[in-house]
Amino acid sequence: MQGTEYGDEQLMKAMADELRERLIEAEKENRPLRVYCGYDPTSTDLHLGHTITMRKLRQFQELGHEVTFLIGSYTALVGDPSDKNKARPILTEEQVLENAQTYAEQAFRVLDREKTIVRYNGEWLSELSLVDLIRLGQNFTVQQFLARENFAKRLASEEPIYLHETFYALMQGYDAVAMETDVQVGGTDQLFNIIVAGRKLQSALGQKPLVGIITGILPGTDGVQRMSKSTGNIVPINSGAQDMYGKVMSVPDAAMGAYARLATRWTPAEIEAVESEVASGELHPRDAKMKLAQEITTIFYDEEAAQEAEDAFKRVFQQGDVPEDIPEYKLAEGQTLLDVLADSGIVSSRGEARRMVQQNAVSLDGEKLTDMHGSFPSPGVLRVGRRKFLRVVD
RNA sequence: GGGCGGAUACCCAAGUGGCCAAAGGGAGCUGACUGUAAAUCAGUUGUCGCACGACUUCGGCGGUUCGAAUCCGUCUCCGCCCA
Repeated sequence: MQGTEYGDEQLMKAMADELRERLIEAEKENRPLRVYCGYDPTSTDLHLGHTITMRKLRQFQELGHEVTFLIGSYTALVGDPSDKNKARPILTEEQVLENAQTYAEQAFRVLDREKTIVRYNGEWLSELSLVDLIRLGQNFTVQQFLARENFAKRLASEEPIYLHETFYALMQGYDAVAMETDVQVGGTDQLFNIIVAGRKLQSALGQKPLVGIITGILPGTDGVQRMSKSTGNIVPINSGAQDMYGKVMSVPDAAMGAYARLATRWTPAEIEAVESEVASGELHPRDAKMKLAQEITTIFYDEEAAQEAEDAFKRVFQQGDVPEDIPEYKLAEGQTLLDVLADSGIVSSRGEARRMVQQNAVSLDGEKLTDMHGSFPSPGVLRVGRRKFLRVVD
């Protein structure tokens, strides 16, 4: 139950009790628990936020339980209205399938490839008939949905709530039924889908209702909003150790606690120790964050890569040096600074290039460049702003 | 189906014939300060142009006008109320 967050003591206790009971029962029957968590392939990349539940799954896996990594190929077609104040754009089937491909592969950074069952919920959701759907709907009232905070909010602000959005919970609930789930893992935003929809449908269809393991939600690199691709605040798990280290370092101090609790292997006691050292001034918050960045990077890569990332970070940001892997650009005859900036794609338009130069944000090998129209001085490392680099070669 | 209100840049939102590339806020970016943190201050945020400027943009299309985000017609979409 470590790292979980129910927001409700009673629910947590009930779930803890039921889990214990279920474990004993499974033991007697000599079978593992069937555990799953679903991921909607709404983008191509998994990020740190996804891994919170994945690491929970991994724990079950290590305890010998049967873990399913469920790809929501069908639920993604509807879009989860949880934690959204507006309806999601509907993805096409092609988009969903494309995204799904990369998901499973990336998941094995956390999950044990040998022990993980990968399934797609289109497998059973596509088989449902209209009558089936109607029957599922008979288990819920409109009031139950309207009571959900996100729907209530939209109702209050006179924003649309589409009928199909209510199907999402039914679909997810049906996943639990189709897989005869014992345990479902999900973030707090999934409380309704898991506890209300999943359990209810299971008992309605004669199954024992699942045990919900509800994890906290990881904030994104802005430290406030939930990590999500559309908010643009993600730490991707597939973009290299240096990137991961740097992204974690850019997280505001205020979010360090959440990251430590949700995304590291540290025990509560260890986390508390670090926090009190920071509070007392013994440990510089920056150094605490570096420990955090190193720990998280180690989980997804290895110790060596994390150390290298840290060294690179120090070199670039603490000593003002140049990173190693930077894009190259071949200088053409007669190009001006503006040409190079715009043509290399390091900025998005000539207008932006002009702005950057005017704002004193462009330098070549450490020398500020101010003449945007003169021909490009010489090959070297071009820096735009704090973190964009380009190696200009002949 | 009927009545009313609405659609403005990344988001929220002002503007209701020229002074509008379009107030304000949020968010982003840049600079200063820093610890690639926070807070703060300053600048900046359609495209092209060195610049005077030109061009595209206020849901779509068509019209009125010297001139439209603003007026008219029509279409699409949304909310509220009634049925």
